Amino acid sequence: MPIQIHDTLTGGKHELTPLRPGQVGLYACGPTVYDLSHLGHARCYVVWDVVVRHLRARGLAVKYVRNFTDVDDKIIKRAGERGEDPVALAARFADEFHRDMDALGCLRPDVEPRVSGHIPEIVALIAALVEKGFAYAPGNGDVYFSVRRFPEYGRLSGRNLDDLLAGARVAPGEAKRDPLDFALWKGAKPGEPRWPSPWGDGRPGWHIECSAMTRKHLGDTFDLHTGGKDLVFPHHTNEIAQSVCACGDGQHAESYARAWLHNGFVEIDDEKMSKSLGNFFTVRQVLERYEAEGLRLFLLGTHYRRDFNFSDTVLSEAERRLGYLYETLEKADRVAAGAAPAPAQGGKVPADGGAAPDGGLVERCRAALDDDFNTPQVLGLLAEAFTAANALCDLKGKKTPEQRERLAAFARDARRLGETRGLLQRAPGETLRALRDRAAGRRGLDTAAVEARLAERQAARKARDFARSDAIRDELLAQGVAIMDGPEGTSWKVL
RNA sequence: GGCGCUGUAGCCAAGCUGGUAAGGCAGCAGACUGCAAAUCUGCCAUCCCCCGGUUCGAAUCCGGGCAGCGCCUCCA
Repeated sequence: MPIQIHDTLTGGKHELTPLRPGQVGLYACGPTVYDLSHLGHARCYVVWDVVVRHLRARGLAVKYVRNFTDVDDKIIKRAGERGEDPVALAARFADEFHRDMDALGCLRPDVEPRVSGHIPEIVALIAALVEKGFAYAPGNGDVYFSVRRFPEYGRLSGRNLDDLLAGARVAPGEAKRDPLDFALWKGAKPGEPRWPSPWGDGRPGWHIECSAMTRKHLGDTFDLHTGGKDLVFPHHTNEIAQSVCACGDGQHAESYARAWLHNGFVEIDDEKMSKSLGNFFTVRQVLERYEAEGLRLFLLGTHYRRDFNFSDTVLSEAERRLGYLYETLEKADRVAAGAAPAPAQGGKVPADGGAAPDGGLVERCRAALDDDFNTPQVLGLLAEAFTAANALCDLKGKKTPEQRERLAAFARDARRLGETRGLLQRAPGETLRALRDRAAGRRGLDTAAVEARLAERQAARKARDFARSDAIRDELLAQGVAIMDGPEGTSWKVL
């Protein structure tokens, strides 16, 4: 079964056919590091992380490149406000970015190039464009790309030049021959970081850095280029123009990246989460309140191309769901090991002694990811397997060796499937305690106080004073604490 | 104005290279429980924004609307 991807360039799904069989070059547009990362970053990098993991699981050798944009107007502005060196400020926030992505369980890319480390490559690329007549230096220190020299300009974003003309504007001091032309190199202004170039001291324009870095690390033509859908225009549109003209065939977008993946937005109340709207949450803020793995599960609950709303409600739902998954895993481990027979419970059980957490699960999940990385579908498939596993665990009586083996297989499959999604890799017991304490914290509950009340209730139960025992339970329940009396004692969790 | 995306049960969300609606949350009933919680079982969209069309057959294809959002300025 081939891997199908939705390609923005063609607007449809098609088979992923690597340029070099068995190998995939993937470039993810990285963050501009001038502040802490927000949920939008979390969303896309978790998604690309799953893409990389899945392609690797399918036997492809993926070279994963993700840049840091560390030379940029916003960085310079922020650094100026703080009296800090721009490159140093960017380096600091790159470290913070790593901390967030590590917490979210994202694998580090194979290469993480920075603009500041690729100035010679950028200058060379611009020089090539000037030499070939695709770019010009009007003498004010800037270099511009001649949009009209590239016949396919705007193809990725479905724009034509006349449409664009209406919205085009030229900033004061620019010397564009055509309002649609864009800067490849910007002449240095006082106080800005600067590097020498044939056109005078200056710094790269916004788009050229990605063209230079993909070329250096993945070659002139490579397989997949990813980013947020807000980058389709102008960033990716301009990247294609530069790269195709400098080192491609000068005609076709495919001679740069062969396919483009774009992710949808994280929204708040149906509006795009963005800094300019001020309606954003940093990853840090969210992780103060929720387990990172819960956030990850939440982010994978919607297909990557779609927008979705962020809310406390849905996020806590995801975290509770994560708790269910780990509880099931813990139970399956325990029963499979033959320890502590499951509580004598359970309703109707199918004639075969419980639906098998079946052998087709792994294959079906793989097929779902093969189809344009359909993570929500995988979660649905997982749900059915977990229900079946629970049913098997809850069967009355001692488990047969076959049943135990089936549960062991389930736990194995679940963990293996989780690995490709970056989920379910932790020890269940410890994770469940962490989830519980998080939830307790959000409710403003004091763990020690709850434990104390629980001890009182145990004493009451021992004395068969059920009235008192129930009163305590109801009181705790009113606070959102659910008590579970089981064969191995009493545990609790936060609803 | 141009381009694009989305519209599926109370809510979240798959399906959309056509064949008679995954999954989750909430809700209801049942099993289990001293009572609960958890877990499991059953129920829960004659219908997929609206109107036409193609077809033996459409949530899925085509045409026309309506609504929301996004890009066209920095942005994942």
